[in-house]
Amino acid sequence: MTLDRSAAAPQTDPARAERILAAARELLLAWGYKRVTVDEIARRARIGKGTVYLHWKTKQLLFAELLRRELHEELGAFAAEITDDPAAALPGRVVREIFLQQTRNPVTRAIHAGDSEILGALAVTSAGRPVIRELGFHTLLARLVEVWRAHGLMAVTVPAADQIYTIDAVLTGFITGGLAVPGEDLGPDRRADLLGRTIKAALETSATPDEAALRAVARDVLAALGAARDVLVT
Amino acid sequence: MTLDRSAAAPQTDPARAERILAAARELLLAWGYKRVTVDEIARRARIGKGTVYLHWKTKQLLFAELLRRELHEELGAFAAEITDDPAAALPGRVVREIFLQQTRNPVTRAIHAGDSEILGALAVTSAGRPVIRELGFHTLLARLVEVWRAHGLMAVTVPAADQIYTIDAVLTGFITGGLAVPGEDLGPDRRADLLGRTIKAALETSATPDEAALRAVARDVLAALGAARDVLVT
DNA sequence: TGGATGACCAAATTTCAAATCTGGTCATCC
DNA sequence: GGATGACCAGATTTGAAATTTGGTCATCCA
Repeated sequence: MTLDRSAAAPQTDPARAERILAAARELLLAWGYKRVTVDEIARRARIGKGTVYLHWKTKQLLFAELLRRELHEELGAFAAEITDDPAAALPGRVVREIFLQQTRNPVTRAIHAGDSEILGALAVTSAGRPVIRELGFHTLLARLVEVWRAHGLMAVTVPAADQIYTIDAVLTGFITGGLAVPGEDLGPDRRADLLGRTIKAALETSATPDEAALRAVARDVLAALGAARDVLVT
Repeated sequence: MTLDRSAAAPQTDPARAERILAAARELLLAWGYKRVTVDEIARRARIGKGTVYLHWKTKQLLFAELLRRELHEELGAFAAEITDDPAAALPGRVVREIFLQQTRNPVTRAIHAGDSEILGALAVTSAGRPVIRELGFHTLLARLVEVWRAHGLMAVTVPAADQIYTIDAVLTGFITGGLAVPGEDLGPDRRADLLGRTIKAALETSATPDEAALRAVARDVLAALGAARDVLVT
């Protein structure tokens, strides 16, 4: 029994899908979700409007894939970093990195910040799949906490839910930017450092893992990241 | 040279001002800032609309005073608690308390959350005085950090600005509520505890102050609170 | 005579329907 | 049989009229 792709999705040129996504991305960054029209996307991709709908059932699903890819890429870069330096798998470092990436990438920034302008696409299940942000991010966070607890990096004497909530709240606070201190304005890197230190101090146990333990943690964190990435694959 | 009150503000019955404020408060909580009309306030206070303007120059200033009083009262309650238990002057406890009070009081909750619906009044200087939230809260926070650093409760090896920012960001995150964990929903008290622990772990030094030192801290924290309260007096 | 009042006004806000736009479809074309 | 764009219904925007509301002040008593 061969895989009958044409039944679900008729013959569609993958390269063309890329062109459409690229056009959508440009417009998204330039105008925000609401202002981008399918017409404009098609025009910029030099195809007919109807053709867009040969690739995606709705505008939302098109953008959902775009965002999914963006996250997928981010997670990949992050995984590479951990592979390179296992210490990056420690709680403080991970949260620090999430913050930095989400601060730098305008698309994912929109996701985390809940910018409904761009976010429209995400609040909805994509073809039966769970909402990206909610299930994706929280599942990942929950798994990471599980890993850290299993490796003795976080206290198991307190509920995991407390730790998850704390990370979530603190991360949100730093992303939201605090209430902006009147005087000086701390840069993203400085804020990222403060965030990392805060998470480390608040949640990491005093145990200092040796080289081998660190590698084991990195392995499990990478597995969690991998699982999260897989969810994001179309 | 006698104090000529009638020059600045003509004869006005203080008790009547209270009636007006009470009416305004009721309506504010019931309808939110925007929906409350001066007409309605006057009606509920059983006076003519013009009379309201004998007490306050604008609607905003009326509400500014209302909010100022609310904060004043809160700070007072907080000071009482510290007087009763000096340990309440420690960073974790203080932030915990700020969170709890702002969570419980609907009026001040609107202030911190930046609910522009109710907040309209606050974004503006009141009769030349600085904006309540911005200057008031941040000045207080800065002073508290100063006190804590002076007493060795916080590291002086890092910039105070970093500590202030961290407190601000973390507090904001917990108030914003984190991104609401899908499953269970932690109650306000539990969240307050987590917040307190986070601040304590992230910012308090390991030094455990003895009874005397604690009282000294409490004294200075009370002074800071007192100064903040004074700013709020009309 | 000076504090209290509410009719009054300009400016802001809301209404609401017409005009426009846009996501999605499908008959037609190549 | 894939690609297209005219087409449609529903959503959104527009704009002007209608209404509301913050603030004033001539008038009114106590």
